[in-house]
Amino acid sequence: MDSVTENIRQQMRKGVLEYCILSILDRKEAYASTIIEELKMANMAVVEGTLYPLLIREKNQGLLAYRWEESPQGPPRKFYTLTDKGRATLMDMDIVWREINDTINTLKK
Amino acid sequence: MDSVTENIRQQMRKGVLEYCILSILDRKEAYASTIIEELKMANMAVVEGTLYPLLIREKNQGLLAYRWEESPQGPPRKFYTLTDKGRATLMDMDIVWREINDTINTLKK
DNA sequence: TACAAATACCTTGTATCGCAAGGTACTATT
DNA sequence: AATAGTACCTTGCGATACAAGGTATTTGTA
Repeated sequence: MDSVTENIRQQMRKGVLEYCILSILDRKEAYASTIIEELKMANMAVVEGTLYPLLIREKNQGLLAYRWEESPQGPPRKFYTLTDKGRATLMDMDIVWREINDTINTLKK
Repeated sequence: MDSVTENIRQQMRKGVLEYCILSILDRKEAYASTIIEELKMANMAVVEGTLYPLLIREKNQGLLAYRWEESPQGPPRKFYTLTDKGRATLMDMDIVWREINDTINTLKK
């Protein structure tokens, strides 16, 4: 794929990244490395410089909470979980996602 | 929906806007007002300040071409069409869109 | 005691993009 | 010639992914 398509791909991925992260944390508590690993397996690789500011942002919005946990090796880990508000927002995102899919289907029919 | 969700909605919509526009122009030649009208009907309203730079960008990338046409009332209209490259890019976008849907489904299963 | 390696969290600077707001220009009507 | 309607375009701003680089903790080894 050429650079134009790469750009589009990046724009599209950008839009759903927060949705992906809330979806991951809806299933289980996780710290940054785990989230990066899950995203990579789902074909949505991100780097640390993307993820950390995003987690901090979502925490500041009240969507996430975290607790520290000792690591068996190295510095402690910051485990994130969804708050009630985070779960409510995730349900809103499900709706938004369905709406956008409807929009695409309308325009392509 | 609260402001957090509104923000997410905007980010998600942002990612698919170019895809929507190429999809519209794949079906028929159109000028700005028509495109805005089609997007509004598909629940993806945008304003002029968003659309014009985007059309210019896509034209500069070689995805779109245009021709002038006299209006029955007022200044002439700029009718856009997809180029061959635009059609090829649209097919790439179809693939990217399907991949992103797969990603979401993977993370939510 | 040092030093290196591994792990983990965070920050800075850059480029892109939607949008609000405002501007320019053409045509028809009064 | 003045106004209204239509159409195209630009400027400034805020949000955000990413590349690159920084800080801090722990463990192993000389």
